[in-house]
Order: sequence, then C-alpha cells, then structure tokens
Amino acid sequence: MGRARTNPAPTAPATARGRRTHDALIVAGREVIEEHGWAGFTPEAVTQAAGVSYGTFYTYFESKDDLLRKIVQAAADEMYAASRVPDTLDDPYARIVEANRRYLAATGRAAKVLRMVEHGAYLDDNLRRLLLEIREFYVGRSEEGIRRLQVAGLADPGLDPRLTAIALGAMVEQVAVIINELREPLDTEKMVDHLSRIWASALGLRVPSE
Amino acid sequence: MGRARTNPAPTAPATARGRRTHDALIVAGREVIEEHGWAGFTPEAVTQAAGVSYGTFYTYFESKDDLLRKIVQAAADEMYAASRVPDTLDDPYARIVEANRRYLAATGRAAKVLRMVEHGAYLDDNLRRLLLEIREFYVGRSEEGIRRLQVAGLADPGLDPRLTAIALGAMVEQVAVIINELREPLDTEKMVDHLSRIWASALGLRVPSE
Amino acid sequence: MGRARTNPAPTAPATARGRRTHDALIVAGREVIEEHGWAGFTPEAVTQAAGVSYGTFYTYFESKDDLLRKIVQAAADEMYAASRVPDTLDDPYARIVEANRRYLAATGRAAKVLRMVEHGAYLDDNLRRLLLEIREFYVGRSEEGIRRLQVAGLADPGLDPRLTAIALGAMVEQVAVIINELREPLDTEKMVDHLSRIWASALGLRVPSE
Amino acid sequence: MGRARTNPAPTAPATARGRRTHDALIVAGREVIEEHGWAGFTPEAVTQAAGVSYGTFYTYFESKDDLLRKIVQAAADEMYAASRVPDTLDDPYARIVEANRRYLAATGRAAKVLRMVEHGAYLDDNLRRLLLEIREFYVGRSEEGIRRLQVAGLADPGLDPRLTAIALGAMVEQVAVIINELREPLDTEKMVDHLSRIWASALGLRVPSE
DNA sequence: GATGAATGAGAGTTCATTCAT
DNA sequence: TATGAATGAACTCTCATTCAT
Repeated sequence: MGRARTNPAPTAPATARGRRTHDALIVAGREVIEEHGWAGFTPEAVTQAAGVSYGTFYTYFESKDDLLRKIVQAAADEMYAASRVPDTLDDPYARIVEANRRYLAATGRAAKVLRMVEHGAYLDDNLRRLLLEIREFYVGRSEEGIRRLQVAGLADPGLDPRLTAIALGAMVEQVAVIINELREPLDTEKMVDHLSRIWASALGLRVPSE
Repeated sequence: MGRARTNPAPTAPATARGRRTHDALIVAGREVIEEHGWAGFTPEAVTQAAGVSYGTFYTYFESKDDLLRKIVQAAADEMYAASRVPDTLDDPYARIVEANRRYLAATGRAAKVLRMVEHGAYLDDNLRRLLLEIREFYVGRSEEGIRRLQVAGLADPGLDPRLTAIALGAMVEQVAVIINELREPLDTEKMVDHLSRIWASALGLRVPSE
Repeated sequence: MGRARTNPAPTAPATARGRRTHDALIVAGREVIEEHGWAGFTPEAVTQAAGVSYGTFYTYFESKDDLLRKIVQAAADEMYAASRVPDTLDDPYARIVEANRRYLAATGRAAKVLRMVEHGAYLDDNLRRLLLEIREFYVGRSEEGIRRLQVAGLADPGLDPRLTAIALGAMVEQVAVIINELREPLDTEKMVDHLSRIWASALGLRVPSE
Repeated sequence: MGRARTNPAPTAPATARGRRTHDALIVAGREVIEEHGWAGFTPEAVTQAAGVSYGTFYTYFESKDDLLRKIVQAAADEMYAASRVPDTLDDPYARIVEANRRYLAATGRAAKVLRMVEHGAYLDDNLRRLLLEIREFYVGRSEEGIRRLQVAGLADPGLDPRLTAIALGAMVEQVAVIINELREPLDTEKMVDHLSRIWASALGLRVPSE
C-alpha cells in the first residue's frame, strides 16, 4: 500500500555500544555467507551468529541487501589494502611474486565472499556494478603494469596489455577461490611461485633461476 | 532443498510425448538459470518457459534439485563432447590453441551454467561432488598433457604439472565466465590467441611466430 | 534487491473450484473487515474465515491491498445496484423516501465497509480516488435531482444544488454508518421517515401528511 | 495494542520541563495522526515530530493507546469549548447558525482527528466508549434544544427529537469531515448557511429571509 | 499424463515496548 | 528525565511440494 515508512532509515550508531553491535553484525554476516553461502545468509542466521536478537538487525541495516552491500564493500576495501605492493620493491619479478602472494594469502577469504555474492549480483544492478568495479580495479592495475614493462622494453611488445591482464587476473582470481575447494590440500607458497612464473613467462620477463 | 521428500520417484517417460516434455523442461531450466540466475530458477519459471503447467514439473522430476542435477550433467556432457581435441592434431601448440578455442566458443555457455549452480552447491553434497568431478576432469587432462610434454622434453621439467594445470585451467575457466560480463566487448579469437600463448610460454613451449 | 518477481501475478481462476475459493475469500475478507476493522484485516484472518490455508490467499490476490480494492469495488457495485430507485416511481417525495430506505436498508452494510477502509485511504491514492468517486456518484445524482426539481418549480430555487446535495448526502451516509453503533436500537423505518422529511423540507417540497 | 503491559504507570510530570515535553508529545501526536492517519501514528513518528528521543515516549505515556486516549480527550475538550453558543444569543435560528459555524470552523480539525481514531476504536473498548460519549453529548444537546423548541411551539411537534437530532448531527459531523476531501474547494460560510437552513426547515422554524 | 489449486513452513520486515546508561 | 539500543512477537509475502480432478 505504499505505507509510509515510519521505521527509521538506520543512521550511524551514536554510542560505542551501538558501534560494537553494528560491527559485530558485519563480521557475523561475513562469516555466515562464507560458511553457508548465499542461501544461508538470513537475518536470523546473522543475528544469531552475532549473539543479538532478530530485531536488532534492522536497527543497523535497512535490509538484508543493505548489509550485503556493506559486506562487499568491506571485503573490497580489505582486498585493496592487503594487495598493495610496497613501492620500495623495485624488481619487476619480485613485484609479481609479492602481488600474487598477497592476493592468495591476504585476500583469498575476501575473494571467496565476493564470489558467493556474485549470485545475488545477477539480480541487483548496484551490486553487479560494484563487483565489476572491483575486478576492473585489478585488471586496470595489471594492464598499466604490463604497459610500463613494455615501454621499458622488458615485456613482449606484441601482447595486448588488456587481454593479457584479463587472462592473468582471471587466473589468480579463480585460483584464490578454488584453492580451498580442491580435493587435495595445496602448498600455497608453491602455487604463488607457479602463478608468478606463468605470469612472468607470459610477459616474456626473465624469471630469475632459483 | 533440504525439504522432506515424500514424492513418488518419477520414472522415465514412457511415451514420446512424455520424452518431449521431459527434455523441454531441461532445456527451459537451463535457459532460466542462465538468464535469471539461481534465484530465478523456480519450478514456476521453468514450467512457464517450457510452456507446460506447473504441476507437470513433478511428473518428471523428483524435486528442483533433481532437475538441477540433470541440467548440470547435461552441461557437463556437452562440455566434454565439445572440448575434445581431435587426435589427428599433432602439433602441441596447435592442440593448445584448439582446446582453448573450443572451451571458450563451445563451452562458454555451459561454463556459465555451472558457475551459476555453484551457489546452490554450497547446500548439496551431491552437486558439489559433481562440480568437483567436472573440474577434476579438465585439470586431470591438462596435467596428463603437461606430463607428456615434459617427458618428451618439450616442456619445462621444473614445473609441477598439477599446480600448473590448476592455474592454467583456472585461467581459461574464469575467462570463459567473465568474458560476457566485462565492460567492453572482446575479440574472442584474439583472446584464444593470448590464452594459448600464455599457456605455451608457461610450459616453455616454443610459440610459432605468426 | 528488486528480486525478480517469480510468483504468478494471479490470473482469473480457471476452474469452478478456483472461482469458489476466490469468491469465498472476498466474502470472508468483507466479514473480517466489518467485524474486526482495518487492524484485524490480515491475510491470516481472512483465510481462516474462508476455511482455506494461508498460502491460498496469494493464489488469488497479489497482496492484501489487492483484496481490499476488490472488496471496496464489490461493496460499491452492490451499493449502486441496491440504491437504484425504479423509474416507475413518479412522485418526488416517494422517490426520496425510497432512496433513503434503500440506502439505509440495503447499503448500510456496504457503507460500513467503505468507512472502515477510509482509514487505509489516507495512505493509498488509488483507494482514495475510488472512495471519492463513490461519494461523487451519490452527490452528483442528488445534485441532478435537486436541479430538476428546481426547474420544475417544485424545489426552492434559492438553494445551491451542490451544497445541498453534499449536506443531505452526508447526513444519510453518516446515519447509515452510526445507526448500529448507537446506544439504543433504532426503528429503521422511522428513521427513513425522518430523513425523508428533512430532505423534503430542506428542498421546500410539500411533505404529504400521513 | 493488546500487548502485555508491564510498564510502570507514568506519573504526572513533576517539573516544568517535563510538562513541556508531555504537552509537546500530545500536540505532535495529533499532528501525526491528522497528517498520516492511524497507520502513521507510531511512537517513533510522534517522538520525531516532537523532537525528543524514542524512549521518552514511555516516560510520559503508558502505551500508544494511552497517548491516543489523551489526544481524543483533548480534541473533545476543545470541541466542547469551541462549540458552546453564548447564552446571550436568543434567536433560535441565530443559535443554529452560530452552532453550525462553530462546529465547522472551530472543530473541524478536531472532528477529523476523532474520525481517524474511529478505526482504532474497533479494538479498544475504552476508546469506543469515549467516542460514543462525545457523539452523545452533541446529540443530547441538540435533542434538548429541539424539545424546548417544540414545547415553545416553535418546532414541529410531530418530530421525534432524538431521531431528528441524530440525523441533523450526523449531517454536520460528516460535512465537517469531508469538507476538505472534496474535489472542489468550498465556501464555508455558504455551507454554514445551507446547513442552518436545512436544520431550520427540518424543524419547521421560520428561516428569516436574507 | 496434465492441470492448476492448495498447502504451510519459512523468509524478510515492522514496531510497540523495555532496558541499560 | 532523556537517550537510543535491544527485544521478539506478529505481520506480509514466497515458494517447493502435494493433491484432487
């Protein structure tokens, strides 16, 4: 009936207690979605995991999707922060290794959350756009890097930087997600090594012999 | 989905008409899941897309998950068939190119279905196992190929064949899925070329100059 | 999330059984709203009153408000039908008496429903418009009648036909609603007599002595 | 509404500040119900309109219904006060005109509040009784007036004073409510004139020519 | 076999009320 | 007295599945 909304559009928590509960819900939400997937991601599950009552959910979030967006944003922010390779690292190959190591180690968990959300993304434009932006960020960054290496005469100039960035980015992204679903456990550092060598040889970079 | 199941197990269709309806539902189910994702995949939507009445669904499928499994199986079969590289092709690089071309062109659609299903897979062990098997099939096949090339002295013997197969397989799989979600349209043949070159240089195969 | 609606926008019932259930829900809905008012008008109450299960509600109505609109429409139709004074009745005063009698007797119940709904009408434009139209129908009809009597030299030409119609219509409408809420029971026929005399003397019509 | 009530019965405000807040809530509550109807009348909306915090509501009122009763009482008191026709006015017709003018002008707003509340009244006996009393007050007063005019030989002795008072009171009450909902704006003073003439002619009073 | 109505458990959301600070 | 977070029962709506025809 287009009933007038009388419920508060939730505002930022005013007290420390409120802030604590708010954050606990985001953390709990993330755990729930990691563990039980999209279908298990219900306000009830989230509030139970956070140890608060059902109604408290709506004290802080306008809707289930509102929380979802905030979880995605938080995961994305975390990935950005964790994946930044220090500028002090100069050697191109070392930079690749470091980027891959960080992506796998530090951001694997966040990547999983994003993947779980992709399902919902088929329905919601905002969320889909957000996910696209996140991917674009990584692809764009790699593309730039490849271009710079080409200009410096270190990478094969015959490669299309964008296509290459898309392909190599896809590799790392997908490996980060499936790494824990595989039959066998897997030596992460060794995988980082292989990913980096693939990356380097694709660009025509000289891989330092170990 | 985890509902009690008192349904009579539907038997194989006895008549030609029955067979037609049965198949139409699988086709329709696949279209629905491609277009509207997991959340849009309801018996209602599927029967409407197939042009039959609601109740007919349960004449042919024990449950929604039953249909899902059959869709996945059909998609997997199709991928297997489409991705087989003819034995007559001898040159290793040409084989890689052909495999990638086929994966992207012929199986991209099926790959998308599988990805959409992955969400539901977090709930159902059977389905999860099925998806793992499909991936294992591809990874295993690549692993074997790499091993053979190593034995033949054509590929870098320092590589772990399994890790390499996982990484390169992940690349192609993910590219096949995101290729249609990207901002810009993308020249598929050129992507095949890049994927193949990455694959070849990763293995240390000589890429024939164009 | 703007989740795609997959539930059928309910269509007209295809079978006789469906028609029966559909109608039973409208009847039950009306009883519920008469008896328990707007606040008691819940899908649960309605389906219980109709003796069907909860979910059946949404087989026939898109929403609670959808049913409400249909109830209002049905009540309005019924009022129109019941309040029509036969053209064979010629005497102006007799026509007034008959109109009032019918309004009170035949449409009092419908009027009560409409009044109960008015509350919701403060929120929903469609419904408000519908209620306004219903009132306009009656006021307009009376206005015309008064105008004709003035032209015929039977009614006081100094009266504004619209204001007079509004006031007299308000009187009958409100009497129809409160008649059952009063402390004391009330002789309906005597009330019809008084209303009619008020109406007639207001217009300056000669009231036949009894 | 019909919730268990373990609330401490709030006591009358002890301080001036308390008094101010208490009154502000009543005023705000009235505005809210006028503007957004029964469904918009929530403690949340009321406290926001009054510019105090949510919890403050229950410092002053036992429940939502408690506030409602106080609003109704205030509206009723206001109507009584505003509708009192000065004893100095002797002429019966002038008294009628004045009563109608006051009812429409001064009490229209209060009448609207009462009407909005009627919906809730179907749930609460106290409130229903209160509303009945208010109506009875007006009907009773008119009834007395009619009786006196009959005794004085000024009004038609054939009329039932109670039925006549009910009908004429219903007219004014309903006009006061719908006057602002009509399609067209409406000259209030002209409406007062028509109402009064209807009233007078109904009683058989001589309407002074203008 | 096919149809479409019926079912009811469960999901998301609201809101009157309570409580700790 | 004032604040705003917390509570949970109740409400609207959905949908996988069953059933009568």
